[in-house]
Amino acid sequence: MDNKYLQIYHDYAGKIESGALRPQVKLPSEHELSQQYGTSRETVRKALHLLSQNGFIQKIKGKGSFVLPIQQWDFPVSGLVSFKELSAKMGKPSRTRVIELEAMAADEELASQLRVNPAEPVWKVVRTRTIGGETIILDKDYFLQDTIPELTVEICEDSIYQYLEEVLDIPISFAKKVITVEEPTPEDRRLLDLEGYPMVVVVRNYVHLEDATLFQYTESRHRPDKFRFIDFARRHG
Amino acid sequence: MDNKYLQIYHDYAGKIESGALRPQVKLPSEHELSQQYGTSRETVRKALHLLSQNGFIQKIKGKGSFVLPIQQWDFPVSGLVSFKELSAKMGKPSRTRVIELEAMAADEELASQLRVNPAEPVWKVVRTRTIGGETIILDKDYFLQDTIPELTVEICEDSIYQYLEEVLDIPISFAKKVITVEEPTPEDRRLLDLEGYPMVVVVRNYVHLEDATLFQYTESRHRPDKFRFIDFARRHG
DNA sequence: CAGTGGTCTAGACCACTCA
DNA sequence: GAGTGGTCTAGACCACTGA
Repeated sequence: MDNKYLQIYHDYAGKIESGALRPQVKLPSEHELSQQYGTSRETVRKALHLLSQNGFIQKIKGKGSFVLPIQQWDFPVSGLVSFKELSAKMGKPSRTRVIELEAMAADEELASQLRVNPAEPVWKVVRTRTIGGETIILDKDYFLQDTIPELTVEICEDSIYQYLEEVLDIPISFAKKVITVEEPTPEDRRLLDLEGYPMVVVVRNYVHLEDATLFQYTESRHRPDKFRFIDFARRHG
Repeated sequence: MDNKYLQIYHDYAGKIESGALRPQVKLPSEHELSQQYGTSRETVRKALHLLSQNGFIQKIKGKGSFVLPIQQWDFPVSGLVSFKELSAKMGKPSRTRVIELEAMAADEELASQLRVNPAEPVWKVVRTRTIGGETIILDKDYFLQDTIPELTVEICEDSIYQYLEEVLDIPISFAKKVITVEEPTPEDRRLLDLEGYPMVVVVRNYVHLEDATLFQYTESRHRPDKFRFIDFARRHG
C-alpha cells in the first residue's frame, strides 16, 4: 500500500509516461490537487517535488506545474534500473547469458572495492547481454553472501534486482556510478562482440542498502558504440 | 540571503566537504537541530533531505542521520558543474582556450537540438580545455541570443556559467546529459591531443531555464582515457 | 487583483531501533 | 520505553505571474 504522496506521484507519472498527459499540459494547482485527493497541500507538494525531480514535470512559480517534453528514450533517467526493465522499455529482443556463478572469498582488490575484509564470502556473477543478435554488455556482479544466502542461475538469467527487491525484500537505497572508458581486457574480447572497437565503456556501480552498508559492486562493460547514458540533473541551492 | 533550510544545508555541506565532520559521524536529531536553528522540524527535514540527495548524509529510520564516506573525487556528483569549479576542486593547473566565438543563425540541426526555429540568432562558442599540458576536452556551446545579449572572449575564458548566474542572474534550473562514445571528427583530431585514441566521449548537455525554456546546447568532447563521470542515484517510490 | 507555487510553523501519529 | 526518522495536517505569509 502506497503512501498518499506516492499514490499521487504514481498516478501522474503513469499518466505522463503513457502519454495520456501530453507535454506542455498544465497540472491542476496544488490547492486543487489537495482537494481532489482529500489531502493537505504539503503532501501534494511532496508528490509534485518527486515528479519534478524525476523529470516528469516542471514547476514554475506563479504559473503552475507543466508536463515536460520527454522522448521515449528519456526513460529511465539516471537511476537504479535493471537490464530487464531497460530492455522491456526499449522493446528489443534481448538475452541474458550466465557465464559464471560461484560462491567465493573476496580477494584483496574486491574487498577494497566492497570495503570489507579480505576473504569475506561473496557471490560472483558474470553475465553477458545480447541485444539484436550482438553481445554488447558484460556484467560482473559481486554480492555479499551475508545479505544474499541463495542465488541460482535461474535468478541470474531473470533479474537479480527483482529478486532482491520483491523476493528477498532487501531495501536498496542508493547507488553511485562511475563511468570511464578503458581498454578491453582479454575477457572482454572473448565474451563480447567488440567488432574491432579498441575500447569499452566501464560503469562501476556501488550499491548501498538502507542502513548504508555497501553490499554490491558491479562492473558493467559495454561496447562503446552501443552505450548511452542519460543523466537528469537539477539545480538546488 | 539564504532560506532557513538552505542555511542549514550549506552549514552541513560545508562541514562535511571540508572534513570537519568525519564519515560515520551522527548528526544531531531533527528535534535537536530544529531547536538549535530555532526553526520547525519540517524545515530541518528539508535541509537533511537535500543533504541526503546530494550524497552527504544517509538517513536511517529509528537511528539518525550519518555522514557518508565520501572521497575527494566524489565531488561534484552529477550536476551542473562548470569546468572552472571542477578543475579548482581537482587542484590541477588548467587552461581554457577560446577557439571560436561568433554570433550566428542556427542551422537546421542546431535549431532542432535547441527546439527553436531555424535562423534563430545564437552564440556559438568553441573552447578547448588543457589540463596538465594535454588538451583533452573540446567544448562547443550554443546559447540563444535572446537570453544572452552580450558575450566576450574574456567571459568565455573564465566561466560562462558564473557569468550567467552571478552577473546576468539567469536562473538555470535543470539539465539533461546524454553520454555516448563516438568516432572523432576531423575537428576533434585537429584540436585535441588524442594520442591515437580512436574514440571520443561526447557529453551532450541540454540546459533549461526556470521557465522550462531550453536555452543552451553543449557538446563536450573528451579524450576517452581522461574521462570520468560520476552519478549518484537514489531510490524513490 | 486573484491565482500560483515557495517557505514555514506547531502540532500529530506512526514505524522503526535499541537498550 | 525513549528516541529516532517518515508521514501528514491546517493553517500562515511571501514572491511571482498574468489579466
